[in-house]
Amino acid sequence: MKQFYPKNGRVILHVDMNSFFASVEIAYDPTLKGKPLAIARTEEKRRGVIVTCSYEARAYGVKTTMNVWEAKKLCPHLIVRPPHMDRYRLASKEMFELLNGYSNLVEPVSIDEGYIDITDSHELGSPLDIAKDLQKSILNKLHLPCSIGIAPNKFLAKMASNMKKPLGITILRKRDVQTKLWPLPIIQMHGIGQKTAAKLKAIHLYTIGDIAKANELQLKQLLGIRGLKMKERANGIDDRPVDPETANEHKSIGHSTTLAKDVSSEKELIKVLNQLSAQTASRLKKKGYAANNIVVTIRYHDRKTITRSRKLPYPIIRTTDVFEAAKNLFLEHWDGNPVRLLGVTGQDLMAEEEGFEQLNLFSFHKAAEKETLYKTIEKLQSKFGKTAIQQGAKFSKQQFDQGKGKPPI
DNA sequence: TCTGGGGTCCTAGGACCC
DNA sequence: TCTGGGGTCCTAGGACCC
Repeated sequence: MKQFYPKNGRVILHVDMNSFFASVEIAYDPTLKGKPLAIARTEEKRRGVIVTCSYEARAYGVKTTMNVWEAKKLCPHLIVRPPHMDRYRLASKEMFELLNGYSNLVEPVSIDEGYIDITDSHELGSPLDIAKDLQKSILNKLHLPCSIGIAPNKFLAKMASNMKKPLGITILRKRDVQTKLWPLPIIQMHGIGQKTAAKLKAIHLYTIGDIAKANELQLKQLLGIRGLKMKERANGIDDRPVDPETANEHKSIGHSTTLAKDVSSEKELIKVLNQLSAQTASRLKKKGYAANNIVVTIRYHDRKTITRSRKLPYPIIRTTDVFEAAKNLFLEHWDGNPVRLLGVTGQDLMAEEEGFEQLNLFSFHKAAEKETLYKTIEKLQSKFGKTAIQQGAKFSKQQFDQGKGKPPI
């Protein structure tokens, strides 16, 4: 007889690629190995910032988001290469294929990190054996270094992978939390950034251990629900499952660009919006989504950033529709000041096919009188079902487009 | 002569409905 | 003549992550 046990003994790996973009470039061009290397866009007087850099560059104090000229001051012989996203996406794909060899439960978090639930992978060996094998396999087959955290949940695995870099493997057991996790400064806790750290310092909380023991009411007052989650995590508690599905689900898809210099010309900005709309529409299409909401981001010369969004009457996917919505939002809200960055994002996404059905039904709405239409639809739906109505709407759109005017129902 | 580009999640206020 | 409170949708912004 089959027995069910409570799922309290999970084993989760967190795999974190070390300075991923730089490592991929080194794998492509081994002469870069051992040298200070940074990835940044520097062409045509762009305001290039460091996206990633090798450990050799880090030794000089070079950091992510640092300006290129600043980095060169710290490390004059720094080698700067432009990013090659196609290479990184390919390497990422190969890396996740290797991960999938160890368990069906693989959850990509970003291009260069993911979780694996190996609770049921005993036949492959102990968790440590699996981690060693995986790390060696990624290094030998892809020439890429990674760090791995082994823990009973996602949070601890994430914290563990961060503890030894590069090429580290760290086990963080529940019983290690007090000695290994609690002494760390709060800023090292995943989910806590500069702002939250400052708030916590103001109430005299400095280490992860301080959060673990903090007063719940006070935490909730300061950070809301997040505060309570933080306390749980600091105590090593995290029930989130490793979910392979999240990889295919998008909440939003968009593109943005920082202009080579600040721009005040409406004509020029509209042109950029058009390009961004085309990029966004093309990726919506590729991923099979239609967007119900369009967001325009405007960053001004002084870095003040606003986002303006609009819910659309029907889901869109074509460049012209995305552009139309983006342009209108922009013209309504732009204050005329010089612009530094523009962005166009589709959100509130739905599957493309579903979107087209709604689109056709919408065209039908426009063609008919609204009040009677709703009554008619209700009646017809009860009689023929939903699908038939959608078929009818499609038919009516064709006719309407051909100038025949009246819908068939 | 500063601070990229891709995202996710949460909060909060106002409108509107019941 | 005054006006409760819950629920949902829409919009804007902030914080965080890699």
